[in-house]
Amino acid sequence: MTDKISERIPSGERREQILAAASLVFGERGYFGATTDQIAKAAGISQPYVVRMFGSKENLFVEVLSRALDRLLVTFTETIDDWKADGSPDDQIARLLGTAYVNLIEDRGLLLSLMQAFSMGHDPVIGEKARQGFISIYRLLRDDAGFEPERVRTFLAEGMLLNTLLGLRLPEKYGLDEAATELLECTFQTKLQLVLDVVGEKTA
Amino acid sequence: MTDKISERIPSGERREQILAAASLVFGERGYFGATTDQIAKAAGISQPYVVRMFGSKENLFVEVLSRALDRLLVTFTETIDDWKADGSPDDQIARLLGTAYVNLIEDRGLLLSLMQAFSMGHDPVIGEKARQGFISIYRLLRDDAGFEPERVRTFLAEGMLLNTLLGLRLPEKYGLDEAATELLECTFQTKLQLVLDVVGEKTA
DNA sequence: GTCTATAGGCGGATAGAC
DNA sequence: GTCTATCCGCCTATAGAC
Repeated sequence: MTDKISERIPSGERREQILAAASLVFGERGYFGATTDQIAKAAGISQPYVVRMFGSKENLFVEVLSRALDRLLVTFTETIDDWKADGSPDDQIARLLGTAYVNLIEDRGLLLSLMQAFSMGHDPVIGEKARQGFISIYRLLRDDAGFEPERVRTFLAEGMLLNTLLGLRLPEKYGLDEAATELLECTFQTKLQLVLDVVGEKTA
Repeated sequence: MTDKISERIPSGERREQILAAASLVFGERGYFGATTDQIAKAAGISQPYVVRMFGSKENLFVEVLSRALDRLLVTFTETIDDWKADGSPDDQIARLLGTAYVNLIEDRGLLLSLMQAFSMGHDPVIGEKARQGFISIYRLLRDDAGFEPERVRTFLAEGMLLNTLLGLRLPEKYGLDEAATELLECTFQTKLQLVLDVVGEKTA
């Protein structure tokens, strides 16, 4: 297609391309299973350049995870601020946050990178980062959204179920199985159409 | 320590040893990141023997996943049967199943192998197997335990949150952080002591 | 039932050119 | 800012001995 030598691009921008590519590759193949070469190819550059820019594969993963957690915290914070500014009813915030969350994890790289991190508590570097991120989210919901601990728990639990259903790619099978369809409708509710639309676009 | 040549052991028993070792290695390093040599070392045998016995790494993972799903389905089925035989109150079954589940996922290999599979919906073989397993659990809870769809959803959601907290190894940090402690108490409730005991044993 | 040897390919990281 | 070449180690799977 194009020349072997990529266009010369500002390093900041290149960084973002690599991070986006890396989040999907790490997500789909796991931290240990992903290779810097697969990430390089997905970003359209050479393998040594990936390593050069981030120093090591581990640094790169930590950066991917940081970005994912940041996007989540920022999105929730903005949603809460809007809700407070609007003077919307108190009982709407959970719904608003839920919708914001589903929108966010439509980015499969982000979703899967988070899921990977949540299963890596045994890793000294990545596990610690993941724990801190999860606890930050807990605090945000309790202290800024004003949820009772019990309410935070059910909200987080629903989020983890959404993760699982999307990780399994169940929505792609919508309609093929009676039980799966029932579970999807019950879990996503009003957000289901959103999810099915995104699935449809990708297939088309 | 011992001889390089392992004791001659019946193949069925050896199979179980390999599967147990594999579930932990696959869980901690992911399907692509795990190596047959790491599994072999964990099982105390040679790498080619692992391949010889299961044919390929993929077959081995599928077998690990099958066993995990089976144990889960069998445990739930037994718990439901006992509850029906005992004539325990209707509202006790969720608690009984929850406790049975926590006991099961104290086996970190089982927990992490399941979590890995739930993030592999994009894999043609493993993804399909994982979806079917998840739907079987849904059906079991709805049809055999008699849960309303909505009740199944909240039960599964709680399960996914338990997975996440254990995947993150949060219980090991019990007491170190105010928010983490609150979340753990709220989520595990009566099961918390059980979890902390197991954590304690491993550290001791 | 279990091993050693080994083929043939892929892995991350570094050196150094342009 | 980006590449090519390359080191050295590790990976899965097969062959074949005991």
